[in-house]
Amino acid sequence: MARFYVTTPIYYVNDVPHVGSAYTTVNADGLARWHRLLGDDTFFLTGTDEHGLKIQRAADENGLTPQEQADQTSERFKEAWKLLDISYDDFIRTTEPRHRVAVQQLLQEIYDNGDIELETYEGPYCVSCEGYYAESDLIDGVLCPIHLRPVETLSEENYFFKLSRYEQPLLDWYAAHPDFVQPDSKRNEAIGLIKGGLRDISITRTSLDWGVPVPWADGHVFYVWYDALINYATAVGYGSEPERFEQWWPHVHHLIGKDILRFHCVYWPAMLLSAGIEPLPHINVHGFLLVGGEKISKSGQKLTAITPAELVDEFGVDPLRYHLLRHTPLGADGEFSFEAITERYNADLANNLGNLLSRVATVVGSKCDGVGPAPSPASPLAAVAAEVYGAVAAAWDAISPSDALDATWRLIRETNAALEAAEPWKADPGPEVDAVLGDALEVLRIVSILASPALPTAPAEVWRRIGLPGRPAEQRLPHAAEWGGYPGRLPVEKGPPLFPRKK
RNA sequence: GGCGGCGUAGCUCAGUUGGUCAGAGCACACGGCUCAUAAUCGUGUUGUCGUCGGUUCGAGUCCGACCGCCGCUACCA
Repeated sequence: MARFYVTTPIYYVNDVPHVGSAYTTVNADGLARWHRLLGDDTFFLTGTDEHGLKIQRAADENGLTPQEQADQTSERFKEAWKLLDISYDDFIRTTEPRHRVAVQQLLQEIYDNGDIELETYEGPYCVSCEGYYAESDLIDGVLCPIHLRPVETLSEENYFFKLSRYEQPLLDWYAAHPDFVQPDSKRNEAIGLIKGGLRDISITRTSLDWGVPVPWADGHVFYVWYDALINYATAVGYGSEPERFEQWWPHVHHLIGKDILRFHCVYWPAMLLSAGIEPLPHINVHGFLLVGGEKISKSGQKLTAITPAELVDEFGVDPLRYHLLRHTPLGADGEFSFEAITERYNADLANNLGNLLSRVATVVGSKCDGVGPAPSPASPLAAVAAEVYGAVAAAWDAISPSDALDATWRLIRETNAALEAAEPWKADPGPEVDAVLGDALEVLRIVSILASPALPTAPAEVWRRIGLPGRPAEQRLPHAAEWGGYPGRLPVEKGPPLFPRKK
């Protein structure tokens, strides 16, 4: 059986969910749902990243323990994903014991291979921040950029990962695996980073204890990023269930935003190579959603601080998900706006899909006594449906949800045109009217399945209204997309508009 | 500064290895229809494919320069 393992980044719990994290997560969810339709054994992972100085500091400010701080914010992510109907199979938290075990084992592996060495780190340190700065970040070369107080030079013994040894191995892997990092523009960026030269990286800290302890050295904890990356391995059994890990790891796909490209496309693969874990994951890098050209942020003004919950209130879960998947192709940055989501909603959901259901249900009511007829095997729409299925499958395979939805809506448009040509509402009841209405019902059946990865709710309602038992998400492709699946002689219910027009 | 990315119709974007590549959807205009959520169907307008050169029989599609925008340069998708 085919397997598919998809991950989102684990979100850092110093922030609450915003539209950007929703964007990544909804895309991952769409992919997971698509693969479940294919009947693949699918594993969808998301979670939260909970170690590090920022968390410890936030906890101190709030009078909480770091764990309590992490518990609270982690819960916010779970709530957000519930609201968005995110069908994750596992929600990992880096403070869980299973993760500690995996981190210690993986990094011990690297240590044993000789790729981790103790070195002295020396640099400008701000006591108030309890952290080091790069010389270039200092104000006037001597002041902490946050506290505007003089920094002092401190040195600390840290363990370093010998990343510099992996320049060539990484370049070799990139050369041998053209689809390692997608899209190509991001792949080139990653290769550029590597060719620019890799420095060894500090992976432990002694100045704080909110982290995974280094097994071979008391007083050291792993630096948050190197513990975080390992979550993808932890969740499928690294360190605890070797056979499970072997099964899933070859099928892993990471979805990430461009801000963490360096970590995922350079550091993480190098760590895996060092630990002897192959193959390397597939990585798909997407851009940012911008509001008015600006990056979304929780601290921005009202527009950029828009939350997923507000959008769900305004548009509903399905329309928000549809817009996120359809509007901004994975890869480059995209613009997010109320105008755009409203346009999408009206044009695609209300006018095309929703209205198709309405008009078909009405005519079935008047010409067929409300009993849906079967489609005709020779319908011209059968060929369109077959073509569309091919395009949809290819698009999901290429991790292009927007193309998959675009193709699906082509079928809806063709069906509206076919109805227009046949004008069943003018004709007398009979085989010809039955055929064209049956075809339209068949399209609604197929579209319900093909749209279900994006829309978790509405397609099930379409399915029910055209009299089908079960749910679209329970169907199995490609068989379920073959023309002729609508059996006919089923009660068709009109019901209220599926997506009432906005404004 | 270094490295990298982007610039195609009003908007969001497609455009494999150079030769119906000047496109799709939305928006807009006109016409049709009235089953349908003022929905739908048909037709159509807009672009010197950032600029200037070059390679070529032929270039959004390759090369160079330039202009504009942006990203990364060690911890926010």
